[in-house]
Amino acid sequence: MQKLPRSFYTQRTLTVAKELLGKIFIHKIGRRSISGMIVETEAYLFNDPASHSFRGLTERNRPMFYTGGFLYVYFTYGMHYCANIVTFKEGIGEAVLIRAVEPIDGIGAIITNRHTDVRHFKGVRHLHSLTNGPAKFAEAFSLTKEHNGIDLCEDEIFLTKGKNVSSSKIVTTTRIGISAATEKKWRFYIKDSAWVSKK
DNA sequence: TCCACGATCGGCT
DNA sequence: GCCGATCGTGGAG
Repeated sequence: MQKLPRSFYTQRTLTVAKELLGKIFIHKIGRRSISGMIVETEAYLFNDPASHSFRGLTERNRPMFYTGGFLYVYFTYGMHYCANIVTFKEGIGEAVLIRAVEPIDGIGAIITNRHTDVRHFKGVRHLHSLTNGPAKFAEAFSLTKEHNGIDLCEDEIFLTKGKNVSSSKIVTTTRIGISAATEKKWRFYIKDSAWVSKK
C-alpha cells in the first residue's frame, strides 16, 4: 500500500482534517506494525486561540511550523501524550489532532501498550476504549516525544489511503477539552463509528 | 526563578 | 458528573 504523499498534507488544514477520516495510520516497530483507521480528528489553525501555535513559535510547538506531513507529539497533564499531523505550509503553524482510531493490525501490541500499568486495566475492559481518545491513541500506538517532529513521508510512521468516507458520513461539531474558540466547529468524525471518543 | 495550567483519563459518587 | 494525578512549558515578574 502506497504512503500518502507530501501533497496530501500540504492542503488546507480543514480539508486535511476531513480527508484524514478513513485513512490508515501505521507505526512500524521492528518487523511488526500497529495500524488503525482514523475515525475522529480536530483541526488547530494559525489564528486559533485554542491552538498551541497561537502565540507563535516556541521550543515546544516547533514541529507545528514545519511543512505538512510531520508529526507533532506533545506531553500534557503530566502523564499523557497526544499526536497531531502537521498540515498546510511551512511557517504557518497548523495541525490536526488524531482523537480516535479503529484498530486494524497489532491489536495484541495495542492491548499490551494500554495495559502497561495494572491500575489502568479496569478501564480497558471494553475494546472500543483502547483507542477512543487522543491520549489513548498515542499510548496504543507507542507515540511519545521520541516521535515528535518525525516525517510521515519516511518509513517508520506513515499513512495509507484506506477507505473513502463520503461527506454524508462526516459529522462536524465543536472541539473537546478546550477553553478558547469553543464555538469553532473544527472536530470531525465518522458517523455511526463505535470508535469515536464521544458522540 | 516561579508558578498556574493543560487539545486527558480513569475511578468514584 | 466530578475530581485527582502529575509535570513540562512558557508567560510573568
